[in-house]
Amino acid sequence: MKRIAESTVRRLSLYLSFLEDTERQGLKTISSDDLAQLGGTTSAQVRKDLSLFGSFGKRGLGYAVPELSEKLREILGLGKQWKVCIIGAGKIGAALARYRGFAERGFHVAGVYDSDEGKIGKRWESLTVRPISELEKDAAKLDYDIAVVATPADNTPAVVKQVVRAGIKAILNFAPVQLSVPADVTVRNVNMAMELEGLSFALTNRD
Amino acid sequence: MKRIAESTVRRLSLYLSFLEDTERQGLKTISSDDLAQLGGTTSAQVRKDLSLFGSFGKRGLGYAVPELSEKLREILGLGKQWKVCIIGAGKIGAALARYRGFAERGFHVAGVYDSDEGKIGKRWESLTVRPISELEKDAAKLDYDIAVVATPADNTPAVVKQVVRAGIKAILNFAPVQLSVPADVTVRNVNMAMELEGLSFALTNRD
DNA sequence: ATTACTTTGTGAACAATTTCACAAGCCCCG
DNA sequence: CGGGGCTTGTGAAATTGTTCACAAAGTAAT
Repeated sequence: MKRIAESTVRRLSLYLSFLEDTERQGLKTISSDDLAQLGGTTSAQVRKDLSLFGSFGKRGLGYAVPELSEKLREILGLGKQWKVCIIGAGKIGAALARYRGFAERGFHVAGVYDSDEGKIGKRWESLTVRPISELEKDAAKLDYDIAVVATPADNTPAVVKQVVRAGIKAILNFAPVQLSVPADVTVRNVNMAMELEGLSFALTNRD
Repeated sequence: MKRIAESTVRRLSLYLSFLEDTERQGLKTISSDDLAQLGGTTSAQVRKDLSLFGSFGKRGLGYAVPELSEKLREILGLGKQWKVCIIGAGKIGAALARYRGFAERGFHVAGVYDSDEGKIGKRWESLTVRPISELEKDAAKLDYDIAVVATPADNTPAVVKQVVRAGIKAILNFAPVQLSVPADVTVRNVNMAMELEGLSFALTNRD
């Protein structure tokens, strides 16, 4: 299949969340224009995005809400439960472990790891913080799909090496460093400093 | 000045963080190729990005690290202290308020707000959670530059309306909804569900 | 069944961004 | 001071992403 742009995938995610709202409101169909309105884009963009995966709409009528939701969930791979481990039992790791949004969207947090002796053994809800040295062995049993990396900048490269060695192919990175990983590992970065600096830039360079 | 792409600004942020590392290591100069390597891009990209703002390098030699750092800080508007308020005293809000990264990069958290009676009055480090109804009045005194919105999806639109009314022109949005704001207000979204879904997509559609 | 109206799906045009490629500038060394 | 070796800065080309615009296909009403 044709390569899909990251911007497109982000929009699909967005469309899905609007569709789920719409479904809850009991509406049966929605037009590309409605979706565009909700997502701050254009109807042509919506149709182009969807057309990359097939034709799901009915001309003159729009898209059937539950069908399109289902289709998007399928495209995004949200049918299965993904197994997630969190690496780094610091503040961010703790907040993430407690975050309900994961489970709601089918992401099951099945393990927490840290390299700090002091944190190992602590219990977090139903999880116990384990030493990162056990990650590779655990991964063989538990088959983690995604690693959430929330470690201090300086030991992140070492941690990531272990994640890669454990065969995990997707990383959500909260550490403020650029990861270097093999081509078959997908990384998404969440970097608050960068977002704030983007706002700072916008405030500084307004017309 | 020519409009600068968001992708460019993100990279500038990235370059700056590498420059600061490099500076700490005591290196005096760095080439566009070195920077490209660190940031996972190309040397042409680095040079093009920088050339949008002037010519800071020396041919045959590269860029002087401290000078370029300083220049980037200036471009990104990191010279001043930005005043930040956090809206929403829930889990995410709490984690953000405690996050040291803000202060380190010159973002001073000067207030926390919530609409929930039960949370108002609680003390967080040196801050007290205040009712959001006071935001507009406080903003007049304190001159907030940036609002970090970390509220539940359903009352986010109302909250954002108050932020806009308070004259704040930059929003970092953690709520999983699309904000609608006047054109002179800049928004950056941090949406974990979206990032996870992006990874899910990548895992599902690998060749 | 015909007409009027709506909305999709999609090539083609356009715009934005990235990459290429090379002249020009600077350092170093002999 | 001249030549060799680097590295920048930047038009031009290539690529990628977005918007336009319209035929085709559907609905609804008469």
